[in-house]
Amino acid sequence: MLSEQEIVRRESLQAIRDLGINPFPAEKFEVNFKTTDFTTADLHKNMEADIEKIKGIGKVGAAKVVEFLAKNRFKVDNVLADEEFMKSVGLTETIEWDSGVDRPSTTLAEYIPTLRTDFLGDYGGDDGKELLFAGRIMENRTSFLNIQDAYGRVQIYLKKKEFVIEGLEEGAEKLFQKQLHLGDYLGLRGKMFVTQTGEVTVKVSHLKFLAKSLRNLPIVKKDKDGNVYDAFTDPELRYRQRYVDLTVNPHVKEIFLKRVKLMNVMRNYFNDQGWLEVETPILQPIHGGAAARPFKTHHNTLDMPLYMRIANELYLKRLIVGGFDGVYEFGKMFRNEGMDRTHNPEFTAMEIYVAYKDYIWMMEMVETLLEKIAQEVTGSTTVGYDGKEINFAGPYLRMTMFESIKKYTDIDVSKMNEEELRGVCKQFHIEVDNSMGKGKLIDEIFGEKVEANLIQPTYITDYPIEMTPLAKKHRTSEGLVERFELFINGKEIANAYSELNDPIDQRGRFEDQLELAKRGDDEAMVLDEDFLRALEYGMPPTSGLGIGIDRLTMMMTNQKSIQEVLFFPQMKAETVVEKEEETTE
RNA sequence: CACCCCGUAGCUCAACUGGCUAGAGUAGCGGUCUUUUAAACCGCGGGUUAUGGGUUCGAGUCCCAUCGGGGUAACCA
Repeated sequence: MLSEQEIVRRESLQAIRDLGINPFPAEKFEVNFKTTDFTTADLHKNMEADIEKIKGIGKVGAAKVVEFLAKNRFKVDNVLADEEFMKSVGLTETIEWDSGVDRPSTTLAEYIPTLRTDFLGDYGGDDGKELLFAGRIMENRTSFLNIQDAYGRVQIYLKKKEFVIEGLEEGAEKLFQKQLHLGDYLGLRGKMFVTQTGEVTVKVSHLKFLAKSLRNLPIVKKDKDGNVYDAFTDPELRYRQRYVDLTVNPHVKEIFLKRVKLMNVMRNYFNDQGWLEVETPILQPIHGGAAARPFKTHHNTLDMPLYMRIANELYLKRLIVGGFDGVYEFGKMFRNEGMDRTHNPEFTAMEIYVAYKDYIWMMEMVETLLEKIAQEVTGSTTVGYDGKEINFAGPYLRMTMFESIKKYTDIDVSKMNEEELRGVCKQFHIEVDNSMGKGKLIDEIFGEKVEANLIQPTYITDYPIEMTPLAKKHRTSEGLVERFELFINGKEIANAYSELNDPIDQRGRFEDQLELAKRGDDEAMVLDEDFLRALEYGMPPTSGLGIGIDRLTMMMTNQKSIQEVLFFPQMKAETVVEKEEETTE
């Protein structure tokens, strides 16, 4: 069933056709202007700058003129009518221009009416630039329409009988204009001017209809005090119809632009170092490289099971074996786990491996990188998140895992055996089961007692060997590996190792994992013979790092839900309303 | 899977303790008018209250089930 408004749109579509206009033309529409090329804000800026140049009324007077005009929304008539104001700032005096400024001698009072056009620069006046641009109607006040393109909005003015509608016979303008609806796409040609109220506006000389919208966009309105009306906020609708969300909520688009920027900053930085962006398999016969439950699928021709990757680590290391000294990949990972505000079944990780480096070098690299990202994405190295100020300028605090537990629980677990660790867990009411080994128990204590305290960027280093089968044994501390995780606001953001490149040690670690699997750990790692073969040929000492791009984006855009930084977060299937069967006559 | 909250017009929201024909604004339609601006003014349409049952003289409101969303918890990054 179509709603009343949908029927109106379809009738309008037909009406446009009846007027001889194709509502979905095939040919391109050439554009030479973006709505952000010149804005009302630019007008204000130019105005202030130019008035500063005016001599004779002095700086105080100039400031007053600007203030007055702004307060009157650039209604110059108001200024001229206010005699008291005119006198107070000396508006009747002749203006003496700076030597560099080419203007006729005049009084400010005579000059002010020309200001609005003047401040448009190349865009102003009858000989101003002819603008070609396209977008969709977001507000419609009959002769004033707001047009939105990919960058922003600009107001257009359709003055009766002063513009041509492509393909339309003369005299039918009014009929046509009635068929314009919110969301319709228009191609426009015109010149810029400034209205009495100080709005930068394009006076249209030529209009071409580009596409019809058959559904009603939920237009969000804002008054001059910034109050928002009819905000499109229902999360379900926003995520399911992201195209609508992006159209009517500019702040949403902003998040995704920042996400792209963040990834590009990383990409550029890595490329500058000569590291190589690569792609590795998403469908894997063995789901290695991390501890998580996979999605399983099946290949028909090969008649074999395949898994969606839970990590790409083992493939990237194979490439280091192959002789590249730096490889990185931005890739989707798939984990068959729960969903909440920080977890989506598919998520994006950036993994990088650099030969001849260690995890200490990697900490320094990450500090440099994150500081750069914060600066370029948010404009500052301090970023507000969840009401806190996160400082991304390095160096970051470093603590070993044992030190951090000692700090927040006053218990030294470094020398404890499995039984003693279980005792500590019991003391803190942490649930444990038999499948948990020493490493997992320590991780539980850490997760329960330490994590939440790590607000500012903090490296936790040197993890127990049992929970990290792919990292190299610590150079000095027995029973630990060279690993760090970066925590920000109590959440893990990055994970890195000095990579294990001793194939015999690696085989042993995999076997320990099999042991854990036997005890019931369904996330223990699987042994990958081909990966071991690669290590046996020889892998150089290497440091590797993984960063959760979604979570980092959340940090940089102050979002509390992962769904806000994914274009299309995973959702349950939308219930399809069964169409009523047509009654046969 | 467990617990809590929510689902009313295209959109944002009302509707008291279960009680009159489920109301506003916006969007839409018909006018007037416009260098206007969440334009304004006059008039008019628009609803199986998520879906299916039940209790009741009477259900948007109470009960049960289902679907969808949000939150907490668990898992995980």
